[in-house]
Amino acid sequence: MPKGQQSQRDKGAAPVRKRLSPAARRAEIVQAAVDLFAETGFDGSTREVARRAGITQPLLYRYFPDKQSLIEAAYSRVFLETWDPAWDALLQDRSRPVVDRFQSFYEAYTEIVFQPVWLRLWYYALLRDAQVHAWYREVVQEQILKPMVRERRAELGQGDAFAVTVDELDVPWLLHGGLLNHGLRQLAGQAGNRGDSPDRPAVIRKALNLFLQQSAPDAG
Amino acid sequence: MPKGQQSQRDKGAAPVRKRLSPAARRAEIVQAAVDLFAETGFDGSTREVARRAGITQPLLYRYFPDKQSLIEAAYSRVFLETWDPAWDALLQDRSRPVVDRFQSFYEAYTEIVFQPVWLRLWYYALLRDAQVHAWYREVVQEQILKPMVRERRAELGQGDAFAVTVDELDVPWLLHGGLLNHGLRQLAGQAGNRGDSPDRPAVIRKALNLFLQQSAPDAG
DNA sequence: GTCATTGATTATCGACTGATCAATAAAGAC
DNA sequence: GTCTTTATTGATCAGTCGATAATCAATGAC
Repeated sequence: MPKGQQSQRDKGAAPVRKRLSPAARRAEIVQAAVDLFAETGFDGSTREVARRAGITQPLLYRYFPDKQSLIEAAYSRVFLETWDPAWDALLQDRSRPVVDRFQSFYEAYTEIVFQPVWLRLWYYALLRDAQVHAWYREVVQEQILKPMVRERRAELGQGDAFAVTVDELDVPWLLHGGLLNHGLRQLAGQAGNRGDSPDRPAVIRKALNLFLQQSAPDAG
Repeated sequence: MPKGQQSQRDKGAAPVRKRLSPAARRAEIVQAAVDLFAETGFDGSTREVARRAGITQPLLYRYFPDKQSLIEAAYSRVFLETWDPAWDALLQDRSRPVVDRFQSFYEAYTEIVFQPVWLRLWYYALLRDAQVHAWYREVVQEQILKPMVRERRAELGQGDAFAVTVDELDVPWLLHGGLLNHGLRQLAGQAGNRGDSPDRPAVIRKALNLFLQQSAPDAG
């Protein structure tokens, strides 16, 4: 199969000009941007984004005024779509033990968040954009960690009305951060994987056990 | 003080050509590279490195064959000098309780590792260079986490001869990663700080307590 | 079929990048 | 003081970057 020859349906380069609806084209561009930025960071070139999206580079500027807008579109494409609204109900379903609920939650949560694209884009964003980090930190604290403390209180019959203190969040933050770091470690360990690992549920279980022990009435 | 005027000792630009020994000049260049790369990532330009080092850009290429060599010099300048040999003895000083030893160690360790330059360079390296990550992960595991498990075993009179299993490292890794993540969170929280925080020892204490509880004989 | 709309491309700009080379000048040897 | 060594600079190259303007052509309205 000599390189010079080119079949009619060569997958490498489709020279035909394909006209898409603005919404569809924009979605393809954003997806290409997400993939590239996750690999190379935000200094990935607009030309490479265009190449992956199968278009020419100037066309990007019909959909985004500048590169920064494209970066922000990649942000929201990944981070805003992270949270599944069903998780809120799951975390507060008091018919199940806290440990079961949060085991289910963290397995589902890490299935998304441990994907290389998510993790890498997250850390790139973190290093570059302090605002994104502050925003997502708030999400984790309000949606996951505070509910975890409250639900555990309720399970122990301590009442869940009074506010969660900063002090009570230290251990949850430690464990949540530890889990994130676990995902990162796996990511770099075996390049090209999907972010999965057989021992993920086991690590989550250990983290939750630490939290439960620490919050047990007879513990310090 | 008009901009056009320029005093004899203008700190902004010293036009005098100053001749340094190769070792001294190289050290200044590496320091400038470390600072810049920690701020902007490794796509920081060689011209900016030169500007911060107070030299012209071509001079860099007398000391480093290419930019990649400069990056690797920045790596070793920061990461190789992290470990204090005194820490090995500290961690194995069995005249003190394990919790005291590791409290002292982690306070000293995080004093270095939570500095913005270290943390940022670390995460940039991690995202770009899987080898560096693998290398340092090995350091943490062999120098910190395995000793932690062994010393705890000895303290409990369980014997420390047999090898530390992967399973036993899960909780130490969770807590170590949680601490690292804690440093990162503070870093982004208040830009421009030194990486310090008043509650750092308290968080370390909580992490160590979790480890001790988990390894206690009556715990699962 | 004809035409207007607009998605898409080609060509190109100025700024910046990593890197090279010849010319310059500071410091030590004598 | 003179000379040799070499640290340092100025000039410059080819390539790439983000972004703009003019041009082309696919699609739907009629």
